[in-house]
Amino acid sequence: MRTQSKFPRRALPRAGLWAKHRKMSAQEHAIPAMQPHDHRAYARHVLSEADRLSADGTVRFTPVRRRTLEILVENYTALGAYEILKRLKAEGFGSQPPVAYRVLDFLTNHGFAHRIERLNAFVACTHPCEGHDPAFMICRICRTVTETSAGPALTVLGRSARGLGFRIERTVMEVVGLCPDCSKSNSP
Amino acid sequence: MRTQSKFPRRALPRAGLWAKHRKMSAQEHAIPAMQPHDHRAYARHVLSEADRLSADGTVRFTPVRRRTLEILVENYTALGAYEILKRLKAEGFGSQPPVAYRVLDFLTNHGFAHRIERLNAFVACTHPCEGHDPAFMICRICRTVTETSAGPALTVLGRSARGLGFRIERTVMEVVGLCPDCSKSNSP
DNA sequence: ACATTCATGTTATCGTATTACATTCATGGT
DNA sequence: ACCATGAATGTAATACGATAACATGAATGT
Repeated sequence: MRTQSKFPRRALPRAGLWAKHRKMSAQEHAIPAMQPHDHRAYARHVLSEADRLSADGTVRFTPVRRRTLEILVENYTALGAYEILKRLKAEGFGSQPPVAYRVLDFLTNHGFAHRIERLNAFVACTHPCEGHDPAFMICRICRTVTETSAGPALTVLGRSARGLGFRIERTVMEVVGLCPDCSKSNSP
Repeated sequence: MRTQSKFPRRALPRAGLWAKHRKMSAQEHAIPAMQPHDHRAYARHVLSEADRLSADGTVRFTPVRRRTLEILVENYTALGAYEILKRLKAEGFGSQPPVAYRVLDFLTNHGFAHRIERLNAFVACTHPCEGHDPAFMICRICRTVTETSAGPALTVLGRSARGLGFRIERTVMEVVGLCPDCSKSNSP
């Protein structure tokens, strides 16, 4: 059950619009489109990884942090900071924006989550703790975000950067388009 | 003349912070770091290209649109919508956000400007009207943005996307790091 | 001259992110 | 045990980014 965009003038409605859009229709019905996998098993894996690092003192996983990671892991789609904040608030955590932003800073800095620039939103990392250069595929219809490796593409881009004397520190590689499912249902 | 970031807690301060930072120090002193070139000549080229297309009726370059393109072309750094709005307002154009956003929509849709997702800001296109997939190198210190081609890297990424059944419609390829100049002055 | 369309303008509002500062809580040193 | 310290959490206030909705004006074709 997918919904057509209501905003024909933009090729790709921006985040704010998607937020509204989502409220009405998409999120709960989104199907893990790409890389079909056992999501519960994956979720357990990510969280246990976090617990392990927490136990051996590598990082400090406090309740908010741990819970936020759970929230992200439960979702296929990227969640905005305020969306996350809303849920945290409902569970008795702080209710002001910095609460969410701080946690998200922590999670992204430690590689447990990624920020999707194009959406001003966040997703759980699929391969926690394996230093990697992620690339993301964002379905513009169901908003599913799939993480893959930017590796090879980055190698190529890096060559060109070196040629210009530019020193790469961080990569933002995000493609927007249609996931397999939405691709089928929206253009025969 | 470069300034150290004042926000040590973040690896890369976000756009809002940069805006303030810029006000105080960077912008006017930024040197066209990468791809040294005759900026005036480049500016003339871009604008004449716009005028040509305007003349033969391909696109409608009204005063605000033309002026906004000029503003973008004059800058090495990405400008936020409100920054542009401020300047337009000062010159007698409308003073409300939609003024800027509409013009920027026009310019980006017609390939005269690009949006930098990472900065929530805009730059003039360096190669107007040559259908291309741009990649951007953003200096995190002087905020200079250099456009290069994502071509080869995109080819590689596209292969991986096809493998997953994902249909790419738009690419966001932005790397953050140090331009040659800032690289020299900030880490010997 | 008139209708249609595109462009510009305004007000109001929403969504995203940060600053600044107060409070609590774990931790290690004495 | 005690307290000093720094990290983590909490709040209020505000800045920055983007859109919706609607009114007005200029250009175009018939």
